[in-house]
Amino acid sequence: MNFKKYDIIAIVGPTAVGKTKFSIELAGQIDGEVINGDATQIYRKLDIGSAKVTTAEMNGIEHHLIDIKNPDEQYTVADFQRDARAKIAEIQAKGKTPIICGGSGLYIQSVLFDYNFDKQFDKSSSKYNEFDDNKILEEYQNLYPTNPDNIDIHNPSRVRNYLVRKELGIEEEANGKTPYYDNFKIIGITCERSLLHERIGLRVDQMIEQGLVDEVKQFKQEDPSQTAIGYKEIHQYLNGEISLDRAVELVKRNTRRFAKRQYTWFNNKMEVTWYDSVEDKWL
RNA sequence: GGUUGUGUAGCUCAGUCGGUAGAGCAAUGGAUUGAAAAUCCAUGUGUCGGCGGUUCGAUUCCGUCCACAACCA
Repeated sequence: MNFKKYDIIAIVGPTAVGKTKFSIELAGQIDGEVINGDATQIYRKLDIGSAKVTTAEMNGIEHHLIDIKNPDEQYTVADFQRDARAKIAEIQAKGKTPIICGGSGLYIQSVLFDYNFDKQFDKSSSKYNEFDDNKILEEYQNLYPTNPDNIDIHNPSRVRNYLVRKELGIEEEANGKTPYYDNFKIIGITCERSLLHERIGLRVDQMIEQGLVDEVKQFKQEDPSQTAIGYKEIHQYLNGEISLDRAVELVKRNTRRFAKRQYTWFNNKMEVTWYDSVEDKWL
């Protein structure tokens, strides 16, 4: 497979499948630089729980959009789209190939396709900020009883965004299917589901051995970064709500469920060329 | 070797006084446009241990075999 002919390459796949390793090997072969496409690795200090690449693993390959935010800061798809597109231009200007590698489907999609976030969208100043989930759903029912835009009326997070968009007068939405760049390739790394589950279990055990609990202790549960898998469960343990064993079990389960959702996204929303991390020789 | 008990979904188990079965957990499919590792929707996946017998009909009753457990020798 000749990967050199593409202007941009994206490497996607479920968590724990081995994307990092492949991205670094590929970067070495085609003179590329890696852009992180993982929502959690954006944050500084979330090292163990986010399975962040270490400097040693990078093997001299330049990495971008890692450790660019503090754990108590907000970061969104819109920020990522802007930052990643800027990095793509920067890397290409050097005559190198950008390789976006990560598991956050929406993030990567928003960079490569025509999602538009160009209007001012500041949720923090919204009047709906004070509404809890139940109230936000009720409010929607009252304002739009016929559900004209057919949004998921059970999903507080989406209903909230819809209402805020209406409040701020942001109406138009691109379809998200038109490519933003001309010549890119999305490759997916996969493996048999049962093997992936095994790897996830092992990796979570390793995280605990490496000191995940101590890592989590330095963060506040309310920090925006702490909704991530591996963090929210350990906070519950530190609060005395559940045992450590239970927390570990939940991290594993939630990671498995996450991997399933990742497959749903990559299979149905992106045109991915898949490689089996065990069977296929792809380089 | 003998006695007793157990064998039902991936796991732990319930149940059918005979009409081919259901809970919890796990799992699977889907959605996804500013918290996305978030949030939300949907779904029971099964030779009821094997083989025979009785019966219109057996996962259920009977026989036998197998596996596991405990106890007795």
